[in-house]
Formats: sequence, C-alpha cells, structure tokens
Amino acid sequence: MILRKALQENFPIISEPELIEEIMKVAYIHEMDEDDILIDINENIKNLPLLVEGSVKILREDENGNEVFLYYVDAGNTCAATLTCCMDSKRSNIRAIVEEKAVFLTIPYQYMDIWMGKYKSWREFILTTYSLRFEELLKAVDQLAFKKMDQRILNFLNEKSNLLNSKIIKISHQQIAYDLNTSREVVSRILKQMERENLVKINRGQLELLE
DNA sequence: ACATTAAGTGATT
DNA sequence: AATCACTTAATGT
Repeated sequence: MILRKALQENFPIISEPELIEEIMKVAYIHEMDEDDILIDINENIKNLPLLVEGSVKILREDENGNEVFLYYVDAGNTCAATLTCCMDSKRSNIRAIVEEKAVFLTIPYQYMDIWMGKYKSWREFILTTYSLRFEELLKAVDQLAFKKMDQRILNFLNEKSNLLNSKIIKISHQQIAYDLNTSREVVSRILKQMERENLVKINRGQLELLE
C-alpha cells in the first residue's frame, strides 16, 4: 500500500516487520494545508504525527500571545515536544503550523509505551528523535540568547530557504517580525541594510537570498 | 479610481 | 531595539 511505502521511505529506522504491521493496523493518514494548525498550545495530544510529506513550523508562545519560532520539522521526522506529551497524554506546550502542505500518519498515544518495550527499532526511533530535537532546541536558545536581531533574521531566512529548497522566500516583513517576536520596522530596517550589503533582494511580500 | 496592505523613515524612548 | 506617527509604493477590486 502507499501508506507502507511512505513509512519505509521516510522512516527507515523503523525496520521490524512486525512493528510495521502494527503501525499499518493502527495508524491513520491525514493531510493538512499550508497555515493549518496541526497542534495548538494546550491541546490534548492523543496521537503522534509522523510527517511523511511537507513541513511544519514549531513555535512557542508567552502569556501575552507573543510567538517565537523554534524549529522546523520536515518529512521523516516528528516533534519531540509532541512526543513528550504523547508519552503520558499531556497538553501541548507548543504550536505546530503547517508550513508546506503536509501528509502525516498518526499513531494513537497508547502504543508509544507498549512499543517502547516491544520493539528495538521503535526505541531507537524515539531516542534519535529526542536527541535530534534537543539539538534543534539548543540552537534556538543560542539564537534567542546570544544573537543580535540581524543575525537572527539572516539565520531564520537561511533555515527557511533550506527547508523550501529555494533562494526565494515568500514572506512579509510583518510575518518575520511575528516569528522572531520583534517589530516590523526593525525587520524592515535590517533587511534594507542587508540589501545594501547585497545579501538579499527585497520585493513586496518576497525575499531573495543572494550569494 | 479607490481601498487595502506592505514597506520605508524620522523622531523619541 | 521598540514604538509612534506618518509617507510612499504595490496590489487587489
């Protein structure tokens, strides 16, 4: 089936045939469009999503509704923050917004625990995901704590460019400001400066990264 | 042509 | 680096 193929191609680490059979039995396939909210803050997590296509933006929010971008999750991955919640069916502490039209498998949370004991490759998958996402998180912390806004913007654009496989990024200054939790004017000024340094080309609602 | 939305800018804190 | 107030430019209807 298509489902089985998607799983094997994107999650080769999950290798045990019996485990794959079990996943086939209990997983559902879902599809979401750009800007759809896959997981919201405080949402009760009852399923673990495994991304097989597209990408998702993970962000954190403070009590005033200020958002900060944390990292992207793309095909073949899942979000560690969600994993944590799934393990004992807690509420989500992050928000996940679809960046590029996403297709994913969802696995009911009850199986997380059972499979941990039963399948070696599942255990490996979970542990690898944890360490991978932890690294991502550290990178995000470094950015927030130690980098100036111009570097944060440049970094943000580079990550996005990598993810989309394109030097052209369709985004408004305002949206960047939301993601980095700063003001639109600051973004505009920094981008203008970057344009003078020939790092980017600015067009309305769109940026092009230059070499 | 007009309204709407994105981007640029100077002044102030 | 943030906020305000205002201008200018691009785009949609």
